[in-house]
Amino acid sequence: MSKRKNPSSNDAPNADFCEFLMELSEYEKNVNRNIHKYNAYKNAASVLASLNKKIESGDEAKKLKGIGEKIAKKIDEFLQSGKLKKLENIHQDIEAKTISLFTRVSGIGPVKAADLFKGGLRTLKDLKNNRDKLNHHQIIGLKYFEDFEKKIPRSEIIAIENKMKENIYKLDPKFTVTICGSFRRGKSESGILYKLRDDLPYRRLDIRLVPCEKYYCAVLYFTGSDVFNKAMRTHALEKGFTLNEYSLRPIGSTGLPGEPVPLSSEEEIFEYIDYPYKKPEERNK
DNA sequence: AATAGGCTTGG
DNA sequence: CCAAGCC
Repeated sequence: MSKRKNPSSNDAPNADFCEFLMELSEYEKNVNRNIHKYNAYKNAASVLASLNKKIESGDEAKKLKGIGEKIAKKIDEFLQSGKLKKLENIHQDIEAKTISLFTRVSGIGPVKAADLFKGGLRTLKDLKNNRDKLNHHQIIGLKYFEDFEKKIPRSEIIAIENKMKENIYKLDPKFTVTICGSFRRGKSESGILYKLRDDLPYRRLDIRLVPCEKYYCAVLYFTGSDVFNKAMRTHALEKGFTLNEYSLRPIGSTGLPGEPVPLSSEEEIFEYIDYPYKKPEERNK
């Protein structure tokens, strides 16, 4: 008899652990401003996320790369009690709660959030009443706070893609339209503003028009993920290149980047820096 | 010790 | 021009 697929438990048996580790990770970044703890928690979560066997104890978890004494103890505490004292405390803390909320506004980071809290602001309504304390980016982020957090269903993205292709090809059939981001990596997500219909939420779309010679670097960059990009750019540096969203350039003996390498495919970027090619769906970490 | 690079803002 | 902050 064949086994039925069970995405919720079979697919991600350690999802509970990942969830609290990600929350701790966000706390360390936004409230505590400890980037290294942020990374440590995030890495631990990512290691557990890609594991398809349920972890039964802290000791077992400790064998994994990226999980040490402290996180192992938290896993044990969570296994025994179903919660974490540390997180419970954070949830009670007004400052932590406020800063966590404010950093969800696009354009507000840990520093600005703490500054707003110090100024006595506590709620999104407070922010709306104090727009003079925000820059343009943050005002837009606040205006569309809820909508920007919504994921765009894949089907809606495909509809947008078709509409864009239709209109842009009419302009000039030589244009190429490519949807990037997690959509291209096989998932569904977003990033100018448009409204299709009044009953649908506002969506944030990043639309870039790039010249042909920069197309492949742009597509590579906008496909992500961010972690994947960082890893690949680090590798590029080791191989004597600098890679950004516009070009791949060799770093000369002066230490300065030279002329961009001519490219005719995404794969070529990988080849130049001797990095194993990954299909978009394999770039999720 | 730890994983890039660019844009905006403020000085 | 530079540094900080944010993405």
